[in-house]
Amino acid sequence: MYDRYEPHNFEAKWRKRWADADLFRTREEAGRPKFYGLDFFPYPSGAGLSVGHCRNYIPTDVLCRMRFMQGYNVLHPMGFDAFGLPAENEAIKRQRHPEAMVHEYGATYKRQMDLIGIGYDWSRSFYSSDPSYYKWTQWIFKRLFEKGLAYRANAAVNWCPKDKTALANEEVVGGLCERCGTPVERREIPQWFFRITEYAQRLLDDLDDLDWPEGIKNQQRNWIGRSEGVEFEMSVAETAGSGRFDLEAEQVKAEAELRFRVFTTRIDTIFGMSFCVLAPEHPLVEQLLLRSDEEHMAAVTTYIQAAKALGDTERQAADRFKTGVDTGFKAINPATGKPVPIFVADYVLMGYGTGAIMAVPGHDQRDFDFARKYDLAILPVIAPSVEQTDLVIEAHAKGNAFESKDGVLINSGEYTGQTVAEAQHNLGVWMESLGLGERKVNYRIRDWLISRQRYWGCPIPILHDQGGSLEAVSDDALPVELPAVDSYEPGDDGASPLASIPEFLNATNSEGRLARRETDTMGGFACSSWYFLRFCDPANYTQAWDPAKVAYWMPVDCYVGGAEHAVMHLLYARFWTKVLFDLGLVPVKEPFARLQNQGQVLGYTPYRSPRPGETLEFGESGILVSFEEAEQLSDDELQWRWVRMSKSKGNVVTPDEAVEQYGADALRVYELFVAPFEADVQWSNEGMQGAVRFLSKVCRLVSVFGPRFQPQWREGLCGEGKDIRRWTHQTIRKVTDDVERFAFNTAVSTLMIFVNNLSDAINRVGMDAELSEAVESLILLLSPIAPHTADELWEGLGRTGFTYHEAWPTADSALAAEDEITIAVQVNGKLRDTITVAAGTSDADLEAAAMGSEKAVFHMDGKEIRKVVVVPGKLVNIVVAN
RNA sequence: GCCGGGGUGGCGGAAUGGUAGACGCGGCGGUCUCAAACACCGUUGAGCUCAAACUCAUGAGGGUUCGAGUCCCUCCCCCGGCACCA
Repeated sequence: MYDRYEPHNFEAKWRKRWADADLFRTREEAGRPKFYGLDFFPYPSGAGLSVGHCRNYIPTDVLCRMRFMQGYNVLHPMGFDAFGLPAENEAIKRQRHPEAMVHEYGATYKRQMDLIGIGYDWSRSFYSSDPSYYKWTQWIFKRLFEKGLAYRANAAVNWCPKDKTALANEEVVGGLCERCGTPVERREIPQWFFRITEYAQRLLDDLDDLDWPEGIKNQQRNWIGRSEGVEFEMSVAETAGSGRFDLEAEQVKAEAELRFRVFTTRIDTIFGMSFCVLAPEHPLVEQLLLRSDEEHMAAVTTYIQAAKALGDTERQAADRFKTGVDTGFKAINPATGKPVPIFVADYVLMGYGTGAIMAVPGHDQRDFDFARKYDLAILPVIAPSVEQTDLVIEAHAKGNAFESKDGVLINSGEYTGQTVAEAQHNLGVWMESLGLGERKVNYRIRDWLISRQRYWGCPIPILHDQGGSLEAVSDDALPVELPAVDSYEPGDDGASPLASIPEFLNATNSEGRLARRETDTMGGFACSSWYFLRFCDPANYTQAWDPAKVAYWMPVDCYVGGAEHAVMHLLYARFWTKVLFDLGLVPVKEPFARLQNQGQVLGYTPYRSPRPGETLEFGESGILVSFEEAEQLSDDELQWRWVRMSKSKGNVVTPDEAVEQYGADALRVYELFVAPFEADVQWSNEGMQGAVRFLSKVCRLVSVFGPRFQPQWREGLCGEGKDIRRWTHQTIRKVTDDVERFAFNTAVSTLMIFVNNLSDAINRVGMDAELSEAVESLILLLSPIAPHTADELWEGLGRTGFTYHEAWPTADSALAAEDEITIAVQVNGKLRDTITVAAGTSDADLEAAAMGSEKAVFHMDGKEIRKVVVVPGKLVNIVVAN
């Protein structure tokens, strides 16, 4: 047996034995509880894994291994998210076919995951680009299509000119392509969408019951962006501005043909409306232009053209000065019956609400800014109280709208004096009773744009006939396979490369007539929206899954991955699951019962300040330099920073290097121990050395004690050695709890304390049976964390088989209980002494013992005792007069 | 601006309202060694220039409490997300 941790001598041996024994094959035995542990579906990049990725896989593995030892049937699968832009872009760069490439990269991932001892059931693995998988992605697409949840529409979409494809809203960050940082453009192309908006409320409501990090739930809530308000109709009074209409007469004709609807969350401020605004794309604008005089027509036309010429990023920059143009028309404020001017301005977005607003400059900052610029009336209608209007005036004088939701209405006719809440309710009712409008809920979330004008994705199983109507490919003709081609580079014309492949393009529809295949493919997020279902039944050739198997395994009990997918994958997968639930295809409304986000591993990375003439990359605050270059630079030029490990930064430590230098178990221990699971950590060789030291201590302890080890220790227990048994059972309890709550750092630290205590104890006491129990428990508790070492030591003690097959130790609370406790003695809340008493000492005896403390007596200084607080098992606080 | 999450030794971090700083890294002293590295043992919040005792200490300031890192209020700073969404 090794008295030091010598990973090169045994780790590879154990990995081979595990593989030979098919140790991690999913068990589905009746009568056992199930546990489904899952890591985010990785795209296998050519760079391979870094130790940063391991931060995801190791903790899940620890939990899954413990669950198995606790007697669960455990499903712990892994596969590859192979379709999509990252794979295709890399393949183009390397002039390779993506399929061969992703399989090669996937094999590297698998090798590295095996290298660090992750216990995946590889028999269930698949690539999302396998026809046997994407057949069912298409099958689910069809179900959505049949339900009207997948539809094709012409829309102005986010187009990335570098990736040459349309992107979902979720993939655009600050107007830039989330993947490559290129500013996106607006393009009008017919696209496929999933109607996720129809599920907005349920996606919002069901968040409440999920055991997910609050931050992620919040991001989803923000993204869904529910707001309650009133949508109502405004009619246009064709105005004197044109000289062709008589305002008074038109006002009488309130049923004027031209109407538009506005949405507001602040119906209580309607008496303060002093103008309204249409988005430049609003359909009414055209109608108005038809009736406009030349002067206004020219101004509005010019403005709209300018607005369209602006990129989305520029147009939506929040700090931009507001611009707009008066149409010359007026609309009637339904609350006051008075006309207000209609403007066109690009700060109003066509995509939200109705694309038109009532503007209340007194109480909305955007409207306020606009009103000041165009010299429009600013009417105060909300104030802290009817009498107290100076705060509003003051705010306006300082250039701020008074946006408070507290307070009451002023200058608002019969509603004056009502609180904001009252008026919102009453005005909503009033609108509804007159049929002018209704209370309504709006969501910020838009439908999910799923089509991509790229080759490497799951083909959309739709046929277009010559009349332009759409038909789904019949189920028995699935999958629609991607044609094997040599050249698949995207074009700039908004068409998929598949459109230029006649063998793919031309097909016949169900009536035998010529048809054209849909040539867009699905974005990768479609593939990852159901893979967790396929893992339940991955080799099923007749259906996407056996409902009984999905019913057994779902939901995922613990889902682990990075926080960056908060509003993409995690929202999409929830949506698909809900749709499948509604179709009766899965029995759960939510796919992931518990979610954990791991922190990143940061590498120490050299940067230097830009030299004259140099510009910084987007998002960088210095110029990245290589480690070689860094050595040449002076200290004041260099800035070292901790940044996320990535190949492009040159700061990656691979698991191969870490395992070679320190060992797989050391890597596992280090990553678990170095910080809380969700915190970012700074990679440190010293820290790795500490992990090695700990494992060496364990090896030494077991090897020194080995000759005294009693496999049948239960028979040798003599009732003595209570300390040892107490440590053992306290450790079992704490480690089990900590692993369950993802507190791996404290779980490891508990084991360290246990090892320190035992190492000391084996030299001091006999008690071999009690120590044998302790050492055996230690090895089993260590098994999920450092499985190679645990198995090696297990074998070294003469035991056979794998620790994975042993039962997880259970804590006996009677044995774990302390029989002596240290009690803190405080005087006026300050610690003055500690005393040791038997557990279960009565409050009165505790108090008496505390009073007997010399140090306490000294600090009481003979003063009057006002009160004595006794906390059983903890402390006694003596409160004396000052 | 809005919404989250945070601020504890030289560093990573522990602490169900009850002995702040567990555990580890680093440092210091020692053992081993010709020597170094490794390993092992001891020590390590600050102040009071041995110790004991005491005092101070969880971003700042108030408050609640017998007792606050933990709860409440005000403010500062850091990280993440959203952002002209009416």
